[in-house]
Amino acid sequence: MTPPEPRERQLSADLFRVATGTSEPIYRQLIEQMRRLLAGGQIQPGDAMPSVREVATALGVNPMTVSKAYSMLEAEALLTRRRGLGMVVAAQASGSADVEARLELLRPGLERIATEASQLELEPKAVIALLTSILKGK
Amino acid sequence: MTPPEPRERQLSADLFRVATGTSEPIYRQLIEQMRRLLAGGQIQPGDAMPSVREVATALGVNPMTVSKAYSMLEAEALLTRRRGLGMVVAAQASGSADVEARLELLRPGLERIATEASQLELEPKAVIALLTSILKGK
Amino acid sequence: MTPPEPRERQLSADLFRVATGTSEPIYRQLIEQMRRLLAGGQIQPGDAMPSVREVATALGVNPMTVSKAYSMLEAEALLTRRRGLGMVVAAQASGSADVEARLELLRPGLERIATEASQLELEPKAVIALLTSILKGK
Amino acid sequence: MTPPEPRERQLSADLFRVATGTSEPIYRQLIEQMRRLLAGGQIQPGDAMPSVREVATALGVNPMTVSKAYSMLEAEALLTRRRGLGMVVAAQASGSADVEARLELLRPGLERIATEASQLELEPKAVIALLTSILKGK
DNA sequence: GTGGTCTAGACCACT
DNA sequence: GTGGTCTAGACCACA
Repeated sequence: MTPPEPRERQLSADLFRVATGTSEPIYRQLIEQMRRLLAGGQIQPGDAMPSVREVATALGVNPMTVSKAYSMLEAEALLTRRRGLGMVVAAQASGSADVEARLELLRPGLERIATEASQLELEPKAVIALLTSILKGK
Repeated sequence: MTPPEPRERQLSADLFRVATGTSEPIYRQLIEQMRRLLAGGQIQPGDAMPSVREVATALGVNPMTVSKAYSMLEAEALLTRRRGLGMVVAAQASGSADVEARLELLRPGLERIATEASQLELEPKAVIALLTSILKGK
Repeated sequence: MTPPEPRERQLSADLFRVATGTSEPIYRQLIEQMRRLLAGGQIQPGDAMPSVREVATALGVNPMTVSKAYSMLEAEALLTRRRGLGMVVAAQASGSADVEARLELLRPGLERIATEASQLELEPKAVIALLTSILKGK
Repeated sequence: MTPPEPRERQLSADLFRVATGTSEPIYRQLIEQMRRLLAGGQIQPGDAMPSVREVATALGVNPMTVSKAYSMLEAEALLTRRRGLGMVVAAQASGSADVEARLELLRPGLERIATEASQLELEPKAVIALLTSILKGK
């Protein structure tokens, strides 16, 4: 159903979202998103990352914060720096994972939800109904 | 349906759990848990809170960290300090909220899950199945 | 009557004084001073607060003590945190109040004085004379 | 104008007032009040103090707190313990001081008021007017 | 450089 | 026993 794509693709800054007001550091939010987009296959080895400046202005964030995220991803060998050309998703970056592996990445968040729901004395049924409506609304 | 309880109840430190490895500050985790337990009705106005030292040792955390959480809850008027005797859940603390209000407290977390699921290219069906199994397993 | 000032003003740590030997906690003294300086108009919304470390060394106090005051003022929405840049007086911070409102802030202290004067069997005239001389001497 | 009084007088618990909600310890408030009442001559050597229990219930305070104040006053030799009969104001307790000495006891509080007034940018005239009205209203 | 969080340990006020 | 305050010092996130 999806058309074949050229080997080198320019990624857009719109891929990333940050939640300000959370205590979770922005640079870590970016790193986690990168990992998920890679696991989900929306980012492929060889893709060109949007520039630091582009992401920074799109998110309203300091460029150094984005730069830090990129550097740490480079240290993990998920990104490769091409001098003067920007960052590229590394060829060795593990591509899309299978469904079970990706679901496992979601598990910690869901377990947290379950804990909160239990503290709120909420029925599983109600929680699932709300999640369903949110997932469908996307 | 629930049997009548003595007016003053001594709460246990087991009510609280902290997740190490998260960037969310411990004191804030405690505050959020208190709010949820109150909204869910598991903590009632008039209940005696476990002592700072008790919670600190139960969680393996510095007493000042727990004290900070208690202080901020006192500033919010959710807790009342009885000098020399410990903290009590404030009479004015809004007791258990209705289901809709409690579900709203869960919404931000679920929206985050939805975002992550979409980045992982996961089908709603799979996500809901996993949440269901986790909720049932509790 | 006052000359126009640059929009962002850097406040000095000299604004704050702490009284050692009082049982009133240092961090609370700082909070009360901030409120008065704001009500009196000596601090304006948009002003940049002196850094935690600066105030701490100026007062000979532990940085955490100053930080606690700043945090509580932030919780009250009197201060806004600019990550990595310091604290700013919040735009929503109610600026200078009118004379009657400011006098009301002084009333509790004056009532305490009146009680003490009555216990000391002092004539109003003598008390007022002393206060006058102190106020003029400033 | 005041009639001569019998040598031994039973003092009332109404002499004391405490401000809850202040950070100043209650026992210290009591001690300071005793000193002022003595300096002002409202309490005389030989007077019988109200019992700990009486003061405690009148002020809504824990008896041990009152007891602590009494003990410290005894340690200062301002009170004498008569076994089974309660506390008496010590004969050696320095009686009423002259006006200048009593005014000096009021000075620290007035200096604090002056500092606060200056931070509130209040005119001496306004502050004095408010104090006058409070003193007259007593 | 900025503020935030946490620890370990001390002392205080109050019951 | 209760909580509160303060210190000294460490590490983190952000600019």
